[in-house]
Amino acid sequence: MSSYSVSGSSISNKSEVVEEWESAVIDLFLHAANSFGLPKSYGQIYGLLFCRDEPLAMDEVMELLQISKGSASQGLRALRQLGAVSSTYAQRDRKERFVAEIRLRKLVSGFLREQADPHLEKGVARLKQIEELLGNTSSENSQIRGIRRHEILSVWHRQMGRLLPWVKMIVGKSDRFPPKNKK
Amino acid sequence: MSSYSVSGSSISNKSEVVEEWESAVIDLFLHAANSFGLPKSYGQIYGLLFCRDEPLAMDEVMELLQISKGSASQGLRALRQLGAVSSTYAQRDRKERFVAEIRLRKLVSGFLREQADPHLEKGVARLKQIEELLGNTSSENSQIRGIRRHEILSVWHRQMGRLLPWVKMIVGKSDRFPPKNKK
DNA sequence: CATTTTGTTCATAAAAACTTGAACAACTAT
DNA sequence: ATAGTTGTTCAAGTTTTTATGAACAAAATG
Repeated sequence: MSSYSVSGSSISNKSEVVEEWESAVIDLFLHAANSFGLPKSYGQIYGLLFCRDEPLAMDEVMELLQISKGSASQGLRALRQLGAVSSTYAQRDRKERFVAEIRLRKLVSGFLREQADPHLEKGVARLKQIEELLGNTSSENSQIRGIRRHEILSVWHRQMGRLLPWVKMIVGKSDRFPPKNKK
Repeated sequence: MSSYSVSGSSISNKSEVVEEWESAVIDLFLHAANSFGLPKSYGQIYGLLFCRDEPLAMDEVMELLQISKGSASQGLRALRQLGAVSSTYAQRDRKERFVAEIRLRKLVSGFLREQADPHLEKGVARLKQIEELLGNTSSENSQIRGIRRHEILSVWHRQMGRLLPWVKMIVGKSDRFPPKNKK
């Protein structure tokens, strides 16, 4: 194991310590992850990697964030799945090392691909199921009402489907096209 | 208290029973609420009201969904806050009665106003705090790295801010503008 | 092949989120 | 006032989600 136990901040920031500003960034991503419905630890891990220039290995992540092996392993895997981190193998060392993806477009499209798209898929199935149940409906009035609702939901579903490509596009391509409110 | 205890489905669907297709719709909204980070019960309540033509009172919602007074009260309040339901007082009756808002644009903009906008606000404060902590940073290198990260986050923050109006607009105004992928 | 290093899995523990219902407030009608 | 109805609040209970760490698998080293 590595021997030098450096206490204070030293020559190179080769991990060892989390700076104050880094803690604040990590905290920011913790909350962000949370409000996107992801576990806090994912946010912490991403935040740490986001702060660093050099790739970090899993044990460094564990040490710096004080999280368990399980959280680190699962978090890093999920983040890679989302396209939020990528990994490299440094030669002469078996450790897998991770860096954060910092292109917002990639982050957003990865998130949408993993989270939104599956929901849209399930939506199709649910709409189909509702349609079937409307067949069984004995009351004429109820059936008519149900058909109306099914139509509304179908329209919503289509609109959501149309929205996603736009989101990817707008977030990605930056500056242009501010939506003009008036005039 | 109301006297007639009608058992099966009867002349008018004046509440009493939840149809099969309605259960499926309620279930759809339950899952949707969930994936938007809202409690399941909010989704159920909205789903029930979405299905009905006539306004429902709180006790009917409790009865039909088999949920507690607390959940019904809090759920209805939150949904009204989001602009997802509106309430009316029928004359000659003290009960407040609720109907679902079914214009998608209203739903989306309400959701963004209550959920996304506050996060953007907090984001400003967090960025400011990070900036301050960068002042205290002793290591030259770390500070430079931190400033870079702060810049990236600022850009992201601006882009998110720009995205929201577009979302409201695209979801609202329906058909036009399918994003052309190529050519 | 025995050993060391790296990373995954998963049952259990801990924490967070949600729901419940009894107590309470507010308001009406008697 | 008094009783009856409607709706809110919040401490406690329940459910769901997330984190932990020991046991396990895989791969490289010597």
